[in-house]
Amino acid sequence: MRAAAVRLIAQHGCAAVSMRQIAAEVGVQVGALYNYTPDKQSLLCQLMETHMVDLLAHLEAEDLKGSAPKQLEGFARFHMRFNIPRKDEVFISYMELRNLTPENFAKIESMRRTYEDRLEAILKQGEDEGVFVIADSRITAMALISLLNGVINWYRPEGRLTIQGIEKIYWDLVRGAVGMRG
Amino acid sequence: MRAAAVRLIAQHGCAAVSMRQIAAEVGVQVGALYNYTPDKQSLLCQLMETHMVDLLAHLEAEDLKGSAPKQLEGFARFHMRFNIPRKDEVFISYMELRNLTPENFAKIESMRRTYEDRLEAILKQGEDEGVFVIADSRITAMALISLLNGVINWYRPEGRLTIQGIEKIYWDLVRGAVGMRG
DNA sequence: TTTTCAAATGAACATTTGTTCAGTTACATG
DNA sequence: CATGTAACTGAACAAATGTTCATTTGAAAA
Repeated sequence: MRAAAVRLIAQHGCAAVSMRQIAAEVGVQVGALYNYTPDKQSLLCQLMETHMVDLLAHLEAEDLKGSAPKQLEGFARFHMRFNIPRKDEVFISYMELRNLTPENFAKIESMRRTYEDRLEAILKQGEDEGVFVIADSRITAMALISLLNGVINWYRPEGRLTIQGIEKIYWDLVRGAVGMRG
Repeated sequence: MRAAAVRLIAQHGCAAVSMRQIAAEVGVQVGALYNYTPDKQSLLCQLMETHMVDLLAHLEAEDLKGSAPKQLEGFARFHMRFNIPRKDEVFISYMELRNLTPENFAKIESMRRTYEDRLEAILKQGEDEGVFVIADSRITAMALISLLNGVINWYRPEGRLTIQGIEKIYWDLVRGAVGMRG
């Protein structure tokens, strides 16, 4: 059911998908869904929460350490590897924030903030090491995440590029953006 | 009415905003809206079309020419200057594509494609001139647009940065990303 | 003043929405 | 086989949706 909801919501948007459509996709009647979620809002929030918790857990598992460039490369490659196969979830996590209640929004937003902070910390370390040239670490962190997330707008599994190939291209872009090429 | 629709749709999403809410925002009854749009779908499409036509017209008016780096800087700065004050429209143009009918979608998508192509042409010229280091001009073009668009996720008019300041930061990021710093 | 006409009303319409729940099903446990 | 229980059904609900239209409004044109 979770999977069906993710697919439909990513495709049409949360407000545009009815509980009946989700039920139909699962092959079940509407009422049955309410054995698994108290309401639609909770379902949406849980999808986003699961994704964000998953993201943070996997990032931590990467256990990035060492020089800032090495960590940045690890971060960028992790981001691509993790998010590309989860493009539906990523899309939802960015697009449906506005449909959350204030409390749910705060919960999700703080996790996103944690993720951004991790990247910003790497950028600051790189500044201290004198290997990055960055005007504003906070804005650069958000900009880099936008850059990396761009992939979900065009990536198709059957496309001409492999995930490794894409990872490489984007890592080069990131490397340049922080002034690490010259 | 157009303005009210843009604000509401950007905030809540097209499917989540009813014609009655738009009417209320304008200070009018629902029926009155239908003197200005045949239906909701056309209204949405027209908002997006207006924005894209506007974007392409202003880009052309920039009349970018000269060296690739100069053109790229012009493009990046134009993109920021044009889009930041139109963040609602930009948001809609990216998020509500999926709510368009296939014909409307094709119309909007082809304009977006034109815009991307313009950037890609600059990138290719830079490759020919030997001033850019780019792995894949198509992907780089889309990645750069994602990077630049990232600003609408956090920009607030009352924030600490001026548009000129932001323009500069993002131009530096773009410059680095295409290998132009060293 | 009278006429004209575009624009706004307000009520109505058929659907669809999220959600509930009494009853049925199916299956594992005793 | 009987019993218990978790899951699913199918119908119902009030509310909200997009859209239509006969009627009213208000101001410009005659």
